[in-house]
Amino acid sequence: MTVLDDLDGKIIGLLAEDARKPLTEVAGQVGLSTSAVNERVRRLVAQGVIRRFTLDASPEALGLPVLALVWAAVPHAREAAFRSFAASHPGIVECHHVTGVWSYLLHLRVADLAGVETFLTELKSEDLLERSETMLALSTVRSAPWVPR
Amino acid sequence: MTVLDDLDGKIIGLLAEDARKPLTEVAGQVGLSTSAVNERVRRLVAQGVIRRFTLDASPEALGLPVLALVWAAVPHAREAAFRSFAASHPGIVECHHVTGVWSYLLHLRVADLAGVETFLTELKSEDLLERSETMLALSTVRSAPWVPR
DNA sequence: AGTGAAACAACCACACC
DNA sequence: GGTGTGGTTGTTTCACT
Repeated sequence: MTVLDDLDGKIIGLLAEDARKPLTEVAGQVGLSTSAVNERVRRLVAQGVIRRFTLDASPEALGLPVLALVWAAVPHAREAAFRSFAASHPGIVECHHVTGVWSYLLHLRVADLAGVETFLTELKSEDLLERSETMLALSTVRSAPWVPR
Repeated sequence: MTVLDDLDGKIIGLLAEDARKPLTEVAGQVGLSTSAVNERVRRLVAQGVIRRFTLDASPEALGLPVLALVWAAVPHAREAAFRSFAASHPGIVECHHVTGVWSYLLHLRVADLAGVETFLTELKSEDLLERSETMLALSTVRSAPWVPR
């Protein structure tokens, strides 16, 4: 199956820093030929180790400065509907099914607090929400890349 | 300041899908010349709208299948130390300062449950944790890109 | 801001190790 | 798996609009 050596790790690290870095440069930095790097990258993508090359954008620059963390209790009968809603809603950046008293934790990116209210109203009106509790991110020490959609 | 039109949005969308897509292709899809796209991408990066080109890797493939969501109460006097710890710890994927009874929400990527315990023990031993509550992600409906480090 | 052309650089298939 | 080569493709600069 999937066997990764430390050269694969280095290549992933370099392309994580800059996915558009020429493979010739990557090759120089890891001590392989361009062809070998090209082949390894092809293999890593084919294996699903690298899912895709993407970008990290600034939510503030795109008008979505508010990050809300929403705990949600979802009616059992509506779980499937909730999941497909969460998968397709553009404001939902993350959605995890979690242990504990709440069923799901969502990360929601919106323009302002009115956006949070609109979102919760939308969820309730589709009967996808029994109860919820929302926290706001005041500041972020470390964040995952943000990909607009 | 930052003015973005819908062509910028399209370009960002296409490169978010595949950051290594040739700009010649992007140009064809948005109806501009390659040079114009090149110039817009340069501008978007310079403005910080695009922070970087990166990749989305599989945490499972890299041996980190467990995602723990950790609420943390941090001693006031240790906040600065906590923040620099969180910023540099490789397992901490996200760290947000939040409203509500807990100070911080962390996302932790680890190999197994023992990794969660080790992490909490490490935090406590450096006096960075007053109390905490950990939830495990059972499954993920939608996730942000994961960038190994 | 955008275009088109030309010079340059990177990619990748292939023959060989 | 790896290297090196060379034809093909992509990038980038620049004169012009």
